Amino acid sequence: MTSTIEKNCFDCDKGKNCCNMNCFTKNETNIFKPLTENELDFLVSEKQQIRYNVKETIIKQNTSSTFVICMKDGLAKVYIEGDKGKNLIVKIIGRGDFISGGGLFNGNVQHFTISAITPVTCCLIDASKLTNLFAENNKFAVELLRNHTKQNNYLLSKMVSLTQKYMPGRVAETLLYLKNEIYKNSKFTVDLSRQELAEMSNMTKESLVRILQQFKESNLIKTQASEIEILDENSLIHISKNG
Amino acid sequence: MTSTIEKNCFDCDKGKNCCNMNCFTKNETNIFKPLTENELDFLVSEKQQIRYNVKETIIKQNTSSTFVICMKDGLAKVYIEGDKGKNLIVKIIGRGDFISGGGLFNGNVQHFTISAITPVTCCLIDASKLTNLFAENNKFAVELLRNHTKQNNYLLSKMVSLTQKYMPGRVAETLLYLKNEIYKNSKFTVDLSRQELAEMSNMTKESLVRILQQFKESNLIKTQASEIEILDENSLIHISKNG
DNA sequence: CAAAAAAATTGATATAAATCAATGGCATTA
DNA sequence: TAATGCCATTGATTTATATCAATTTTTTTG
Repeated sequence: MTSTIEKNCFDCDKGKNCCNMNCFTKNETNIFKPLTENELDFLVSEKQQIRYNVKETIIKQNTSSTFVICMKDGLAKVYIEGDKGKNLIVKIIGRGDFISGGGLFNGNVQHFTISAITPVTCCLIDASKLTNLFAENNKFAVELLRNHTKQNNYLLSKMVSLTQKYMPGRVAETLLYLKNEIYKNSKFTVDLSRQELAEMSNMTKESLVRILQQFKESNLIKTQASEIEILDENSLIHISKNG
Repeated sequence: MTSTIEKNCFDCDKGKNCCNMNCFTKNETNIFKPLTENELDFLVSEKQQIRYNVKETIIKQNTSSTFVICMKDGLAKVYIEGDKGKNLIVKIIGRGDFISGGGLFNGNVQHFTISAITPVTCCLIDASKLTNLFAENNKFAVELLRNHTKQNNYLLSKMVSLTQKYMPGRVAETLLYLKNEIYKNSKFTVDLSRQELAEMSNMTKESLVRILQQFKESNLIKTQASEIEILDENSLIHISKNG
């Protein structure tokens, strides 16, 4: 259950397999795109590449740290630990995603917890390195800002969903999110428990199960333990837009 | 009801009364703080200073525009127009607040509506000007990023409140927000209707009224039409933390 | 592989909050 | 000053969803 620190990993320095120019292919959109090879080398020097096992915590809410995360492999959930032990899963992150725990240039206190839902490989980069690059490459600053703006807009729309839609709409939305953003396939095996799916949809696990059951009875989906197949996407889209 | 465009306003060019060095006093924290006088002059050249009357729209959700807003005077509500005509007021902005409608470096489409709840004076600055400054002054880029990070964290905590707290907790929070962030006084006259207070707290106006009534009966607040006085702040804090 | 633990499912009941409907108060204007 | 209209308030009822409790299924482990 301990994570593996690979400060001097073999395949890392020569760029085959970590956060540098060759780490992501050209067509993968990534926050580091505007950087030159030199700039990227500077950014990732001294970084730590770490492996996390399932359920391990990568960033812990309310603690202090100065690194930002670049996901290389695996999936992790980003969630807020509410007051009464109630969690709210904000989103799932995967390969290529860049994320700061909410403390970026703002006190370094993490505002949410990130933990692995599959084995995760990611790079921890010190946030101070980002600032230095702004002087050399202002497109990078713009890219970071765009990243934040997107995140902002995402949170706004999620906030509206969670507060203004009925449960079936929220579950439909969660299912479509998993299909389109995470697994990119109509049939997928979720790495999340029903409890966690409920935490994404802001309801109890019992309610989530009941709605999945309804969707099954209406032939919108097929489920077999943790395997979910979306049969009637159009109807789900309709329900998510509500209705 | 029409807004006044003051392209060549008298007191604007010589810096007495608009978004330049002398517009905000030193101790007012503002996004433009890291800029030199020259940089600020560049930023605000060609800007438009505009007056809006109560209820006028400053930024309209789903429209396209390339300006960012710097509030000089008055109060405005930032809200999302949901699907079924249901609004969600995200926050109130006032003097010194800097805000982009969610389209900054990201397609220019506005993701929320901003409208005046008191007469508003603000400056509209073209977003493209921001980019140019990043090269000269990377502290400014950091400042913008900090601004976005804060906004992000605010949205996260608001999301948790709206989804995990009971109505009295949400109303208490709204009242404390108005006291601490907007009117900075225990006794204030709200520029918002009960309907709008409800839209801040994610409930119907009827529910909001009932809870205000309860707070009154418990001697936590005193209300007289649109005047609200907070009598027992500690109890409200306790209720907002829930309870 | 059996036993134990954890997670998922189903049903019955309770409740927070919305909706519907009516009344009351205050401000604007004719 | 009476009339009009908007906003605020109060009450009765409905409903979406949580909670509680029991059972079944799946996963883990000795």
